[in-house]
Amino acid sequence: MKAEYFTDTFNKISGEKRQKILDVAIAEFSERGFESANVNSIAQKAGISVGSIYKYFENKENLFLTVIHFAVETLRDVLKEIMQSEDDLESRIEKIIRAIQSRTRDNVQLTKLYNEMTTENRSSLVWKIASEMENTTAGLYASFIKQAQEAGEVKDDVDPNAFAFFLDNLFLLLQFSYACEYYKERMKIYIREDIFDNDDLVVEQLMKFIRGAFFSK
Amino acid sequence: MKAEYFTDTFNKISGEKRQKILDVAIAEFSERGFESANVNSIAQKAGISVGSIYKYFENKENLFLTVIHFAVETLRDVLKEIMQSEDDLESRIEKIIRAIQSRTRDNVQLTKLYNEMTTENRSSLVWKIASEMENTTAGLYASFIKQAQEAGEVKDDVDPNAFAFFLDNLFLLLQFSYACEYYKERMKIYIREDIFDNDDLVVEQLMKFIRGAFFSK
Amino acid sequence: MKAEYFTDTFNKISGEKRQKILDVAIAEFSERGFESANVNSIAQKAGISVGSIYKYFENKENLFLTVIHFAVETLRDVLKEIMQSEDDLESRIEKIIRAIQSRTRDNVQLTKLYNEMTTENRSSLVWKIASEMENTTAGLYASFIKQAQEAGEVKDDVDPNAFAFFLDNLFLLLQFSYACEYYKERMKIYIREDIFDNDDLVVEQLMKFIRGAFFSK
Amino acid sequence: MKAEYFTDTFNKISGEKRQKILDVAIAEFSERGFESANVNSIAQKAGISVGSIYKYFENKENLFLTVIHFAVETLRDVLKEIMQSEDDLESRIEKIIRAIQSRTRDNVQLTKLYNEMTTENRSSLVWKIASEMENTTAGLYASFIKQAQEAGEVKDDVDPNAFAFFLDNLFLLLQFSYACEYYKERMKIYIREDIFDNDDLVVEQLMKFIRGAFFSK
DNA sequence: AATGAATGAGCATTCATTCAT
DNA sequence: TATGAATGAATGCTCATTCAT
Repeated sequence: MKAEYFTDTFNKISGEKRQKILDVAIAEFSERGFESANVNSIAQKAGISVGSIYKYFENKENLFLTVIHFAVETLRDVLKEIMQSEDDLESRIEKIIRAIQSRTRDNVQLTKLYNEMTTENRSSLVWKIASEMENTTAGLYASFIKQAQEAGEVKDDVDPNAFAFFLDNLFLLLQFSYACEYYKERMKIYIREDIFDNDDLVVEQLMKFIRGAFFSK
Repeated sequence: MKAEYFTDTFNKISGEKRQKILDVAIAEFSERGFESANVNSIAQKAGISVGSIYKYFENKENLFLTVIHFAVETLRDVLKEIMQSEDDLESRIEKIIRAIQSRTRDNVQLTKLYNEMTTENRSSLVWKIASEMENTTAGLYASFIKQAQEAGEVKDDVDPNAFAFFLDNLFLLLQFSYACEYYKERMKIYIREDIFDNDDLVVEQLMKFIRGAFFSK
Repeated sequence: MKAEYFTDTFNKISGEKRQKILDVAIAEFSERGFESANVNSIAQKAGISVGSIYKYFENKENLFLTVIHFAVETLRDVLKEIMQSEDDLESRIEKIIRAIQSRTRDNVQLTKLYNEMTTENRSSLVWKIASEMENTTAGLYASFIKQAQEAGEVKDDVDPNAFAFFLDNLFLLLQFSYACEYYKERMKIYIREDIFDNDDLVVEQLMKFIRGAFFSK
Repeated sequence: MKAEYFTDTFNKISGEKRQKILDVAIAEFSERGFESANVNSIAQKAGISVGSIYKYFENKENLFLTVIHFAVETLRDVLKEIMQSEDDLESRIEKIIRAIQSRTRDNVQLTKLYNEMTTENRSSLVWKIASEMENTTAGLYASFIKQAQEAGEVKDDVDPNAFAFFLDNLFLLLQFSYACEYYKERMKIYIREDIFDNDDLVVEQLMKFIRGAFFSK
């Protein structure tokens, strides 16, 4: 972790303690949002003093940015793992969808945080942190699509960048739909009440949707 | 307007005054978020007293919900307008994309508000208001797809509900990408820096994407 | 009172309440200094809420500046009163010395505040308020000395401005010596332990000192 | 140095280190005042740990008192040096004035500290330290005046103690006027804007003032 | 109904001081 | 002895909400 939003002291404390602070802060920020999150409460729940929090982070905002930083790194790690497979585009896409289903359930708070951070306030600061991740995925998706194009799997008049964008939009909202209350309700309305017990249906239909988009003659 | 989140008094004041309050509140909530929005400041900018605000709305939350209510109604009106055309599915979709491009630019604040309201806090209350709209669009999209299916335009193994969901996911993120800073930056990264000067490119590619998804044999 | 450091609201409240706030604030600031003074405590002692304090004054500093403003005005009023007499320079000086003795005892806190405000921090802001008073007295003293010079009472090679400065220095430290603990102890050391029961001695000796300075052949 | 306000440990460290701590502390206290001065910051600037500061001084107040102690000793040394001359009273006074001009410019921080310490808070503790110095100067001035009186230079009805007091008042405010922002501005107002480039004028006029006070027939 | 002054709980942040290493 | 991380009480300030006029 580069020391951009936290002090050197934070780097020196035990990994266990550091993780505890991050976990507590993630929970607080994702449940209550930036403004409502209470620094004193985070300190207490993390079992440290407020003073220490302010030894580790210059202010509440930097604590938030550190949390975002960490969240983004975690999300990107998940992605990298998936992307390393040597499969073809279609298989890769299916893997990603299944990963979104399983991993989002393990990282509900991180995903809520991701939605939270797209909100207006502080978006410029947050963007600096997130842009790296978005850049990575954008590049990856586009290059995969280009490869498929060169292999004749995808039509020539497809703009790889635009299609990468649409693809990630589908993934992003799927993530939110597995984590954020609002989007969960929305998905139940759109598909059906018990959709969260039907992961295969989602995979099957979304694959069909994407397959058509990419591989129709 | 049903008096659910506001008092009868609010209904009785002049339409002009009512609109002024809503406009100011929309601006404040969309720019600063719920927590940071300042009730006293809204009152001042609207040219009324704080006391009056609290005569019209039981508390800040109800003011917010009223604003959401109004925003959702406006957004739904836009949608209805588009949906009333008698075109086929493909033409309808193109119209919607073009409407998102033009109307979102006129309603940046409402769209930001929409993103804001998907955030965790208060999401259950907010959902009550938004669910009606989401229900409407979900139903509309699904029924259009079913019609197309019956007409043989769309394959039989497509789940109209799931496809309606994916379709609206693409629309929703497109909306956000035309209004919210974070998503704007993201779109520029994914497609290209000057994408906001290239509406036709977006229409063309997104149509290609969706057409394939729906109409590939 | 010009509304420079306080809000219009402060001007509108009852004179009694306003005075109470000022009195309490003067006591707090003069006893504990700017940093140690507690705004919450001032509010409580004045029988109002913290919120009100911050409706009246933008921040602690402005409350302090208002208090200084008030203190300076009060001190200047005392001076003006003395200066209005039609006596000759010598009589005037004696009157001033006697006024310092009696009035300082009634305004111990204001005088302590005056000493406090000469301290480094905030001195530039404070100076804006105090400079008017210092200007007034400087001008008055100098013009009196000039008159006396023209009347042949004071030698020609005397610089009225410099002499006004030395004269006021003597007065200022006399004031502090009647109000501030440190200077009180110092005066007891220099003259004698029971000097504060011997006002006439001070008048007599200081008059002798000044008379010689001004009126020696 | 007597170990009154600092521990034995402070005495044992190298003179260089001790001086560094004192220098840094003087700068901090004179620039920011007692309350605003930051112990952690002093430690850091002095290149030692906070822990050490608290090994050397029981608390912030004792550090302050040690600094005052040191400042007072330095100021007294300056005075003693001046007083050792064998000149007559008038020459001595001129020497003092010139010394105030030159030495105050070299010791601006100590002089500011002197003004700071006359402030109410802690004045009783501070007085214990300063009283020795004030006693010394008071005694010296008074004895010189008595000598002059016995030599017939000064009139019999002059109270040497009172005159010593007035004399030192003139000197003290002159010191402050060469070091403290507030008093510097005040002097510019009273005499003239460029007075700090006119040391001779000050000497000449103040000598005239004092000479008259003491030596008028 | 409308006003806007008043309220006070709540929170971010600071910093003198302690103590384990 | 020296270190510097840790502590937590203290305080300036905000803002949703109330209520007398």
